[in-house]
Amino acid sequence: MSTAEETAGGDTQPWGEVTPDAARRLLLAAVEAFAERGYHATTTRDIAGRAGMSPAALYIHYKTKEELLHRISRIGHEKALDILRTASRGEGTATERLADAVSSFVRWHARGRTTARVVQYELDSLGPDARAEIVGLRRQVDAEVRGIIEDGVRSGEFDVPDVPGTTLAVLSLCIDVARWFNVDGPRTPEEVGALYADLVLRMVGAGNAGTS
Amino acid sequence: MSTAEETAGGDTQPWGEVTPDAARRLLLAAVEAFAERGYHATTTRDIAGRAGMSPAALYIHYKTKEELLHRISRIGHEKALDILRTASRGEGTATERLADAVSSFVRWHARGRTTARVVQYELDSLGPDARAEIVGLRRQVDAEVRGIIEDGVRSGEFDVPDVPGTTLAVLSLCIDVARWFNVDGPRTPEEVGALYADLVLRMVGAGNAGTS
DNA sequence: GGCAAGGGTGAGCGAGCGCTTAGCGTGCCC
DNA sequence: GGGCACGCTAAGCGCTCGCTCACCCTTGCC
Repeated sequence: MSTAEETAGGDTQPWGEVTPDAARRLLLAAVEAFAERGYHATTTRDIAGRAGMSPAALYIHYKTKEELLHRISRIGHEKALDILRTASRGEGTATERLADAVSSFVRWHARGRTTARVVQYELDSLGPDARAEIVGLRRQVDAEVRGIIEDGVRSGEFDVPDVPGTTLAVLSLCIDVARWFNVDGPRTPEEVGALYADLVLRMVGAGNAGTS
Repeated sequence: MSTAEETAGGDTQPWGEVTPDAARRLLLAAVEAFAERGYHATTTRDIAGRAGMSPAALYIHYKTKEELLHRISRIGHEKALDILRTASRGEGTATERLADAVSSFVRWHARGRTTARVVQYELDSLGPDARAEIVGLRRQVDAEVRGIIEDGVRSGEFDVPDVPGTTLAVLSLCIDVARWFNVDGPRTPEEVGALYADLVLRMVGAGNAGTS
């Protein structure tokens, strides 16, 4: 919180770029509601109610309920991609960059569990066009992690027989944090991030898990 | 396919115990629909239509739409628990039993992706009572995997600093297969099972990943 | 052949859905 | 200080939802 330049995943408040204030409040309300009950089970009346507005107000700022989900999904995926890129393109060995990427990616999923849930699990609720756009962003996410692992294999730091499969597993592990993480549970986002970074380094056969 | 006694996860056809034939057809239709669109987005008319019946027929065999989900969820969780128990209580070292448990659990998630999706991701759509019952089954699932890992630590096969956290991660990795696995994709359930068993053995620090 | 029982259907109920429209209050420009 | 663009609301439209009800076939027993 004090250090100005920490690792990726810093928390400039998430939805600052959503410009009309009422639109941001509606978006935030939608994130909460979608995360709690799922997109299809959430009513526009519920979203507007959480934002302290009438149901009709939603349609001044968004054309449909789906546009809300689309906006949330795009902003969330861009943030996720940004976190991974920062870690991936930083300085340090592949081992250090992979640990950094995993721990910050996991912290983001744990801290912003509501947002991450919507981003990771409501993809199928989007229409075909919006879905295609988001799938493109997800491919970039995959490429970023695969890149670090390939670097590590090339430098001899990692021992990975199946790079695409291991990439998939690493991302899968991180993403699933959004499903099970509980804010009132026994672990802080930082602890889970550190644990998972260690587990991932073991998965890629990096030395004897490095740091500790 | 030929051997009568293979590892856990054998495929006696899944819903044999659902006794009136029409009830089974409805249940199967509900699994498909819930997996494709989610519980809340699925209509009773859709379920009945897939089963070749009128909407009213559903209510002869099930009291509500939620009872369908509850039945699917309980049967699915019991099957999952059965798979893990078979692997966990088999003979062999902790390394062998963990690999067996992970590979068969993963195969089940990949092969029966539609069922697994409903089982793993529609838990929150259940009412409080049904949800509590299922959560109890999930705790038994967790205990089964944790037991194998504790055995391995005790015997010196594994090196695991955080047993509950690693248990969580192992299960998380397996469960998330239901989210991303694609039947038309490049990997068979068997290949994913083998890859994941290897990765998990690396996570627990078992020798140099054993088998291969 | 009569007839009870149970699986099935067509029609439809009340409710709640996503979304629209007519109109209201407020603040800014001139 | 008059006009108007803008943000918002109350009311409600057309539709579909989960679920019910009155009734109809088939089957098996006497």
